[in-house]
Amino acid sequence: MPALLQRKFFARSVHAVAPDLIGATLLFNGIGGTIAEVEAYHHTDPAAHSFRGRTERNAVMFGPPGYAYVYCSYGIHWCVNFVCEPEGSASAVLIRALVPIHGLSLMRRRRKVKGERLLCSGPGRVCQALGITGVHNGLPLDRAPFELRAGPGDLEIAVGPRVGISKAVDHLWRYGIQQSPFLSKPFRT
DNA sequence: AAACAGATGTACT
DNA sequence: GTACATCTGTTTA
Repeated sequence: MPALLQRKFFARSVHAVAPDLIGATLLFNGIGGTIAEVEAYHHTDPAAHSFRGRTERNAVMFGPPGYAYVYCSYGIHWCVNFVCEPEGSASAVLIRALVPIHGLSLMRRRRKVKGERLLCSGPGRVCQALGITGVHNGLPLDRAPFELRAGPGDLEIAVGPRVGISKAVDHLWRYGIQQSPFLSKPFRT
C-alpha cells in the first residue's frame, strides 16, 4: 500500500515536488488516477499568477504549502494547483493530466467524451472529470475530499517547456510520464 | 490535419 | 479594453 503524501511533502521547492508528483495517485472523492503531467510555477516567474503579488484570486498561493489553489481559466475552465514551499513563497504545481483509473463512468458522464484518452488530458479536463471547481479553492490536500498517494518512484520522467504560456517559455518546468498517451501533448525527445 | 471562433472570470493598462 | 497557466465545435485544405 503506497504511503499517503504528508503536508511535509509539499514544503519543498516546486522544482523538487513537481517531478516527485509524477506517478503519484490523485483522488478527489474517490475519483482520479495517476498523475501523468504537471508544471511548476514560482513567484519569480513572469508566467506565474503570483508574480505581480497577492490578489484575491491567488491568495491561497501565498498561504502554507499542502493546499489546493483552484482558479478559473478563460472564464470557463477550472484548473487545480498544489501549493509548495514555505509559506509566502507563492509557488505551486499545476496538475495538467492524469491516467484515469478510478471512477471512469462518472468521469465519462461529466466529460461527455468517448474513450479514455480525452478524459483527463489537460488541466481543465482534469478538473471537469474529477468535479473540482472554485468552491474547493483553499482545501487541504491531506484530507477528504482529496487523497494523494506516493508513486513507485522509479519512473522515467520527461522534462520540457511549459504549455500555453507566452512568458518565460524557455524554462523547462513541465514534467510528465514519457510516451504516456494521456499527456495533454507529447514531450519532444 | 490544421486553423479558427467562441465562451467569458480576473487582473492589469 | 486586452490578455490570459483552455477546450470545443465547425470550417477549410
